[in-house]
Parts: sequence; C-alpha cells; structure tokens
Amino acid sequence: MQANRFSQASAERCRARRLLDRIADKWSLYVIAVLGQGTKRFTELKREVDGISQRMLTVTLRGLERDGLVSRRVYAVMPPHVEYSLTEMGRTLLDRSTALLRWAEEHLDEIDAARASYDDRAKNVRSFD
Amino acid sequence: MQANRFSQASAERCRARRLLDRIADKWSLYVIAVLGQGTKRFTELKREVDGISQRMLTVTLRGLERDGLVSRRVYAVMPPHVEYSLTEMGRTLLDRSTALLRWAEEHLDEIDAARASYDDRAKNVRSFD
DNA sequence: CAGTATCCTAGCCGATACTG
DNA sequence: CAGTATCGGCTAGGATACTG
Repeated sequence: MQANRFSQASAERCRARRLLDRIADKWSLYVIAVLGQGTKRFTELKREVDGISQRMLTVTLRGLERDGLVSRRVYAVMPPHVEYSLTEMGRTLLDRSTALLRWAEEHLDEIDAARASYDDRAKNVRSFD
Repeated sequence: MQANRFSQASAERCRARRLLDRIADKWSLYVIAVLGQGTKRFTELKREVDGISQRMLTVTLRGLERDGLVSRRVYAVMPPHVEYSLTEMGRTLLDRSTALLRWAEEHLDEIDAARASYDDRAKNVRSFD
C-alpha cells in the first residue's frame, strides 16, 4: 500500500477538508480559472462566468479575496472601476484547478456514455418487476 | 492574452460546468482520493472519509459509479461483502484531485493568515462608525 | 455488513429592488 | 459600474429507523 501521501496524516487531511469546503463550491474554481486569463472587472467576470448571479459573484469574490487568492483594486473614479486579479497564491492554485477543468472537458463524452449505460442497466433491472 | 486553453471554447466550458457540478461537490473528490489508496469496502470508506454520513457515502458512490469513475463489486455472501475501487478513468482523475488536495494541505496556514488579516482590516473599518 | 427509506432543516443561491 | 439588502424556494445532506 502506501499508495500516496494523502493516505497519511489524518490531521492534515481534516484541515484540508476545511479548505476544500472553501474552493470546491459551485463557483470558486470557475472564477479562478477565468481570472487565470488576466485582470478582469466585475462586469467582465459576470459575463464570462456563465450562469453566475450578481450576488454569487460578489460572495465568491469576497471569499476568495479573504483567503488571499484574489486581489481587489478599486479606482476612486465615477463611475466606479474595480479590478480583480489572482494573487501569487491564487496563481499556484490556478495550475491545479485548470488541470481539473481540462480533465472535465476531456472526459465529458466518456462520462455521458457511462451514465447512459448505467441508466440503461438500471432500467432493465426494473423491467423485471 | 490567450493565457490558457480555458479562455477559448465557451461551449466546451459550459459542458465542463456540468461535470464540475458532479465532482466539485462536498464529498466526491474526497472519496476518490481515499479510493486512490486501493480497493475499499463500504465501512472502510465510511471510517476513512471522516465526517461523511452513511447516506451521503451511498449517494456519492452511486453517482461516481454512474459516471464510470468507480466500480462496485458485490460478493454474494452473508454477511454482504462489497468492494469499491477506481476505474481506469477514475485513476486519471485521481492525479488531478490529489494535486488539489495536496495544494489545500500545503497552503492552509497561508490561507488562515490571509483570513485573519482580512478580518482584522474589516474590523478596523467598522470601528470608525 | 451494506445498504434502503423517511423525515426534516440549515443555508445556498437566484430574483428583485435599491444605491454611491 | 459595482455593488448591498432582503426575501424566499429549493435541495443538499444529516439523523434516525429499518432490512436482506
């Protein structure tokens, strides 16, 4: 055994779970991936993270800013101008999250096929009733 | 610009979101990381994925099985004996998810510090009321 | 041991309205 | 433009009880 490092250090693992709760939510990885393209304004983000509501974009950005993954720069002009970008730590996360997103893209068809097959089997089982 | 591949292919991105909804939930990445250690029985998983309820372990495993990421092997004995393991596709995801978990472990302290600092600044702002 | 089946609730998240 | 504030539906997910 001893397959990977994750198998040890249960205390660390418990701490890591807290972090996962933070970044493995519905939007964070997505926002980070988009910010990986470079600095963006609020409305740009809203447009590019498709499906996100204004509220959730605000909430997500605040969380990421609080965790030191995103920095927020306000220009005191009218109308307001606010820029978001990844911090250095944010960029280290970017590599990992992009890899995950890419994996998702690459395997979507395979997954869809697996689902169809699974649902088929389930239906056949039920048809024996 | 043209920072990364994720910046293109908005249609792909939209599809990838569906997948993210599936694996970026509270437990899936965690279960996959634990299964990365090797084949496990239901109760073993329940013990090692700390905090998961019986119900959520079942739900999560069914979802992963349906998506072709985990395979389930039942031995027709009494008491029941069921083994879970990663499929080949599951193992390709493992690398990515482990990288993410590891990142979380490595940056927990930095994040906690960022949070404390952020909350401090917020408190100071409010103290001007 | 490895599940189902119910019930129930905290809180996520979207919709809408308002502001500097 | 870039938010904040409020309300409410919905559902993820926990607790509990039961079974082959």
